[in-house]
Amino acid sequence: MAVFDFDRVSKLAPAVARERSDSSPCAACSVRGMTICAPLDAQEQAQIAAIMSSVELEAGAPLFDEGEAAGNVYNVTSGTIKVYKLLPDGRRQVTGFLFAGDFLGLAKQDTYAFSAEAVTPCLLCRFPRHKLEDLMQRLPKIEQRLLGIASNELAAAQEQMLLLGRKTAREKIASFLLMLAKRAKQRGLADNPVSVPMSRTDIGDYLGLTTETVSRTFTQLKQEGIIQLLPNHQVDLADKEALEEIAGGF
Amino acid sequence: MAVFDFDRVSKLAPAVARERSDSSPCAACSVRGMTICAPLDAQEQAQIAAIMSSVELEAGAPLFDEGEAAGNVYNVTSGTIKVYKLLPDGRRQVTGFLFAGDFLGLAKQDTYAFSAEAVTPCLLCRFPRHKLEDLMQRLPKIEQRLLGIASNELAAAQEQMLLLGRKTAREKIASFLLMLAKRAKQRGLADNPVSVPMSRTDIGDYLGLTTETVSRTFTQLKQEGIIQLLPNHQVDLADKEALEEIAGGF
DNA sequence: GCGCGTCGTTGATCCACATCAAAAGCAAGG
DNA sequence: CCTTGCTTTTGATGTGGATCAACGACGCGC
Repeated sequence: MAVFDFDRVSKLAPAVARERSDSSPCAACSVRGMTICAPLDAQEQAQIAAIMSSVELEAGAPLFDEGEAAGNVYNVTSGTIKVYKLLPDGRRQVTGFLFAGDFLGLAKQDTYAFSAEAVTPCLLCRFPRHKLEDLMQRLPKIEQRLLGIASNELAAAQEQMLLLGRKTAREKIASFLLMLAKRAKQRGLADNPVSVPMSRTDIGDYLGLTTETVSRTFTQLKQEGIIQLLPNHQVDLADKEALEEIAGGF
Repeated sequence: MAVFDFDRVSKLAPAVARERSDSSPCAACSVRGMTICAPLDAQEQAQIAAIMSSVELEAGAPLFDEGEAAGNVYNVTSGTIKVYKLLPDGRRQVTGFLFAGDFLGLAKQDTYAFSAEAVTPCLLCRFPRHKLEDLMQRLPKIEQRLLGIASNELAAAQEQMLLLGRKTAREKIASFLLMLAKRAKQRGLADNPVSVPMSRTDIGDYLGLTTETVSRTFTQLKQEGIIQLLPNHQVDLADKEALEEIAGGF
């Protein structure tokens, strides 16, 4: 859901970031330009690093559950996280996918409004909420940054409401693929072919569709030559213009 | 969309507030406890009042359009506003209804991400964006308040995504009526019968349904004795428990 | 009080997507 | 290499809500 408009970052953190994280984590951080740390100078970064710890999740591991006490906020440094809400009978709405650089954990009150779970193996920076609040008193830049992030997320949420309420399955899938491409590009990755790490079920739960409809729609776009399904969860956006047109609802 | 958790306000501003607004507007403001002004003392309120002007809209009047330069932010002091996004072919998604006390105008960049229009006659406080930003530098409490508002809106947006993506027409209507009741109560109004000032078309565009389905679902709930349709856009929530159960998705 | 335009309701039919069912990849481990 | 279990795809059928159409009700201006 986070939509950032910052300078691109050249590369994702290499796997070795994991070991570095205890000594001088932020200096090596490849997504700093997109996070809450972006506006801070070296001395200020040291302050935020002092309250930070790192978390590693394997694919499928939960980070927290809806309704749980919201003790921490997070920044994703690598991997993909999904956030979702459930109805009592098990119906699920994925409200967002988060990638490297995305922020996670703004809570209405003291409890999380959604659950979060790793889609792929993930690394995150964890900040205890109360310590970050203390730090915000001294560094209002952080609060400004958070407000900017929240505003972006709000705009993205409204776009998603338009998608869920008024777009067809075909338009939803086209919009989804373009969103992935746009966000990959923002992270400095190739935007074509695009990586689609999440399952058909997750995509369906994000778009308000069933896995079958997601699969059929992919097949249909493939047969029209608009996309190509590649191995390793990659999708080639062969005719991006056609996708734009479909996604826009023309 | 805004979901506040503040003390109730005793009453809506009476119609005379309109005349008062030029002399000492904020002193008479009946929704101050819910707005961005809430955390400010008298001296600080004077500062924010100095950059504020008031706006009056008649029913149906536009406030601003999606894509327009986002020069101002607003607080609703009376009436109902709807905010919405359009697809090129005219399909519409209402992303929120705003009532007295609600804040409006956070923008991702420098343009509004949605259009806003009065549903009923409205009064609003208008703040030029850049002046408010200046003031925020000196009064960080305002920025904190905005972040709190944005967090609440984000949680509400996610709840709405769950509704749009995964709830049935019946569950959507039940959720909608309960949301109106809850927000009326927050404003210190009776929560039953609840006032439903917007048209069936607006409700449909908010819930991802057609007017016909909205109408049929109201009729169905009425025939089951769960609600009663009263004159003057009022709905009596006769069996609130049943509504809660339906809305929750059990 | 009457005509008129808008909004809401109701009915008949249709269709996009869901549901139910099963086959076809595909990755991991023995 | 084959088994095991999951994910994805494909097929057949069902259905909730959309669409198309008409009528009724309400508010407003004259």
